[in-house]
Amino acid sequence: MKIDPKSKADLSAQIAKSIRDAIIEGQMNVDDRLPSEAELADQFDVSRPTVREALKRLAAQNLIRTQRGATGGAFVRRLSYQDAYANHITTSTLLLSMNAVDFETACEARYALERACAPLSAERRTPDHLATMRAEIHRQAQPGLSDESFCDSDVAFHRALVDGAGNPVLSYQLAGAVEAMQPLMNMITFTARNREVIVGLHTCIADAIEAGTAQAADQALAELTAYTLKLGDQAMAERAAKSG
Amino acid sequence: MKIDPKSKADLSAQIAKSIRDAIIEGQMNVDDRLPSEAELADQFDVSRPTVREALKRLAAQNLIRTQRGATGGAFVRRLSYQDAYANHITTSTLLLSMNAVDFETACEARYALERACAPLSAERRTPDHLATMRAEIHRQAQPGLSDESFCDSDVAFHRALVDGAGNPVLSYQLAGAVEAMQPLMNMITFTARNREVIVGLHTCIADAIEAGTAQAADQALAELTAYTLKLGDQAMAERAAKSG
DNA sequence: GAAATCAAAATGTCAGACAATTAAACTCCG
DNA sequence: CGGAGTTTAATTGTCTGACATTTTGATTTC
Repeated sequence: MKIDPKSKADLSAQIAKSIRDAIIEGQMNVDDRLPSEAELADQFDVSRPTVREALKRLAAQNLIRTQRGATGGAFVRRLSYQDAYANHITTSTLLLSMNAVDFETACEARYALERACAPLSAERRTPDHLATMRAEIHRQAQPGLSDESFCDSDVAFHRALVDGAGNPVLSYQLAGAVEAMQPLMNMITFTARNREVIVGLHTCIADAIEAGTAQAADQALAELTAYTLKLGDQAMAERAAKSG
Repeated sequence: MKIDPKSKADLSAQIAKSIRDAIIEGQMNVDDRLPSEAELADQFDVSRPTVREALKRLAAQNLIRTQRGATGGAFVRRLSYQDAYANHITTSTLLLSMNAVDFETACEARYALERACAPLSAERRTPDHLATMRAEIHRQAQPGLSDESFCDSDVAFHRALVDGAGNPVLSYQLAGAVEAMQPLMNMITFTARNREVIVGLHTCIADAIEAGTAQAADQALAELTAYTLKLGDQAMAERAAKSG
């Protein structure tokens, strides 16, 4: 592992990249120990603080973990789905909020991806997934539920639907789209009538998933897409009216 | 912004989290300047190196950029799609390689997501997207193309298909699934016969996208899924035979 | 032989210094 | 008065050296 002396980028960034590449390309395996900070400083011919900055960069990406003590050091970390989820959701949320992705685009993406999962979920969902979906529908029908709790439940419902496909890669990809949209969904005020419609469609979806009829699920999801878009438009219009 | 004196986590991690939260919750906006390292050190009552480690963590997540000089400092960065893509792809690739996601799961996820895009792409693709797809098909048919180049072209083709949907959120989500699978695809040896079939299906897809017939595209993608799975199985079997 | 102690290795943190970079303020001359 | 060059100040980037803390393993002692 060497760094380019001509590059004018930060040394810590170069060192981090060098180590990161070594990990990604499989030169280092999970739980392998990196050389100590002092040794790395020697190897790269920099000071220990610089090495430390590089290691903190890697730690921020969940690529390594550090451990103090005699047998301590920095170890290559097994990237967990949980870490990756969290990271993905944070990034997706920031992307949506910072780049002003409009509601329509986010909504379209979310439901397009969900519809991709539905047929698989109809085929493979476990009773657990189904029970979660039913429980969330029941929760959504409770009167007096706050808009925020309703959104939370909505996320949980759709998450169960996606997880039902039994494909962790799909679940991972979808988590970003579904959860990142929550802040946008939170801007919508759900009237009793709105909730009734949504609960109805959720019930249709759950029924279809239970019966294994993919096409019915797809149909209900399409309707839900259209309805959500309509609600979003209304919310945006109200916002514009207030601020204008 | 304050940190918990009782927490036994690294100070730099706590400080990074504190600043990150401030950014995510909108207390700081794009291009806002953070206090200087010296000021942050004062505020959090730590030394400058510790603050620097915290800032490097944030820089690793593309949340800030730093600039030297008189009017320099750390600034909240607008997260670009490009950065997010790169990050997403790295994470997805690591997840697949570290967690031993099997070929079948990755493949299923990829094509499920692509099929979600196809109808939108059939409706909205620009001539540019179509031209890219045709060009990549042409490249794939060249004799003497290396397996790696064939895979690259495959990625480019599918990327054009996805981008044709004109939804950056979808493109972002899909980039992870499509590109992260490349290392797995690279393990497959593509015979001339294999390539012929794939080019044929790609042509079907491009034709369908051009004609705006979503169902035909979906059909071709389904066939491509099955065929890719078959090739993957063969490659795995060969591997097992060799190593066993 | 077991418990207590000590030494060693590693990360975590600090203080102070200097280098490099950049923009603004200032000076000087035409 | 104006512009070009110079100085200055602010800020990040890096280094050196030190000490604190944590953990393990060896050593000592009873």
